[in-house]
Amino acid sequence: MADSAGALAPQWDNGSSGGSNRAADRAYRFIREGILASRWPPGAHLREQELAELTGVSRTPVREALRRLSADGLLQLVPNLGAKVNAWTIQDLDEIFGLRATLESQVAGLAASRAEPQHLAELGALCDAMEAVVGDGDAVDFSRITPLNDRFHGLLIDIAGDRRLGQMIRQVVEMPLVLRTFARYSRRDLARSMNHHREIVEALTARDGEWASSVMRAHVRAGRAVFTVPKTE
Amino acid sequence: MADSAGALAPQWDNGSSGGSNRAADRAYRFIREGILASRWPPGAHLREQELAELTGVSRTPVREALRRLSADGLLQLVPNLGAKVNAWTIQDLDEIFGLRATLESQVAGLAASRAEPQHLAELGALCDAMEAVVGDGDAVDFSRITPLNDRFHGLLIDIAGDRRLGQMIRQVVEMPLVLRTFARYSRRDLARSMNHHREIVEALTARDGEWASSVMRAHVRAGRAVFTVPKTE
DNA sequence: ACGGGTTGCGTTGTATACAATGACGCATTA
DNA sequence: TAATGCGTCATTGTATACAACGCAACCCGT
Repeated sequence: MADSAGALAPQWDNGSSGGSNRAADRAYRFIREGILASRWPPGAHLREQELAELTGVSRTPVREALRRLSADGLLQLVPNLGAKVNAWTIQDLDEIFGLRATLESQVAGLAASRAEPQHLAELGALCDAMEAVVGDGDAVDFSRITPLNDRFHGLLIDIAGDRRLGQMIRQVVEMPLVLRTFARYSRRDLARSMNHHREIVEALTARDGEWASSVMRAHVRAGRAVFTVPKTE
Repeated sequence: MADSAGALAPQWDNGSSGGSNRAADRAYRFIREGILASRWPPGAHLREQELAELTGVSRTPVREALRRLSADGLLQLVPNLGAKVNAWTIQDLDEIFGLRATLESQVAGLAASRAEPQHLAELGALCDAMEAVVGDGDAVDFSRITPLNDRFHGLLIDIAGDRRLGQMIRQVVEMPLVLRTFARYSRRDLARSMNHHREIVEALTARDGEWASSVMRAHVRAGRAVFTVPKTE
């Protein structure tokens, strides 16, 4: 299901993207965080100078950050006009979750033929941990589930061993829309999500790629359903 | 099968990428062209200053161009060290064509349910044109086939109407590796490729998404086969 | 002869200054 | 009053100058 961020922050720190201490990376993370937190709502107009002052750097690294964010699809650059935070339509929703379904099910299928015992063990442990959080208190603590869920999906990508596939999934999953999916889950949705996870692990154990792939596809599309009330998010 | 560039230059001119007359865009196209033409071989080290002089612009737009090319996967940036043109391994080959197979077959499936008569007519005309070129002289004129082939695959993306899917396919298809696939085709390979195209059109006419999707998957994987002799390209 | 430290050079990273472009408001005119 | 042309302003695009970093060669001490 539409988990929060399919990307694992720790592994995210490859050369190409945002981990280092360069000013450009700090600006990148700062602006990105702001957009994801709706500090700048969709449609907002971002001025380079202002961002530079807010981040405490010069315009040059801000420019680089904006270019990267544009490539990520978080905002749009219009020549001589500036950066505009992207808004999301129903079509975007369909496209994003359609891509996720295609790519992540592909990953699940690959992982089925490449998973080793230690991987299965860690996946199982993650399921345990997530179920513990869900069954814990009254209100579900999303801040504790989300990292576990990210790790689950990220581990699947690692097992599949397809770097490009993983990179594309991260591109898709790190959309504000997707990131907020998890928070919309009801207790029932969460329970189903956990079941999906378990079933995927089982399919991997059976080395049944078709099975794993199918469950993953359902898992993602179930997340799409949370947005059936449009809300123009 | 692995056609040359799946991207259609004309439609390429959306805001985000390379079409305008800005210095940064000129630098982008110049460097990109150089890499694709093997003017800078894989592993080559690119210096910003040198590129700036060659392009006739300053370092600032060159920097932007390098960042974009890095996002495209054509080169890799190492902090404080510079840009290095990417080399390709067998794993890259498998990943790239695997992604193409997944994404383009998805497009074909979508297109089957959305194609209109005028689309089918244009696809048919493109098949006619390509077959005319192939059956023409002694040696096949790739410079005439390639644009037609690009248009064929690009039109399928348009018909499918999924912008993100199209964007991702272009990302994958515009790798130097893929761009040179076509030139490796034997006359037999080309004939099979034309048959695939025809069959796809037929499947679209029958509104059979599964059929179209399957043929496209075969079409792409047949292109992968051309590289079975590694050659470390 | 070999190892460690140091210095010098080249390259990228960042900041600032200048030019060009598009948008907005105002005045002018029919 | 509405439409249009012009001027000003804000903002991005580009160029240049300076700082920081990494690498390599060299020198010196052992």
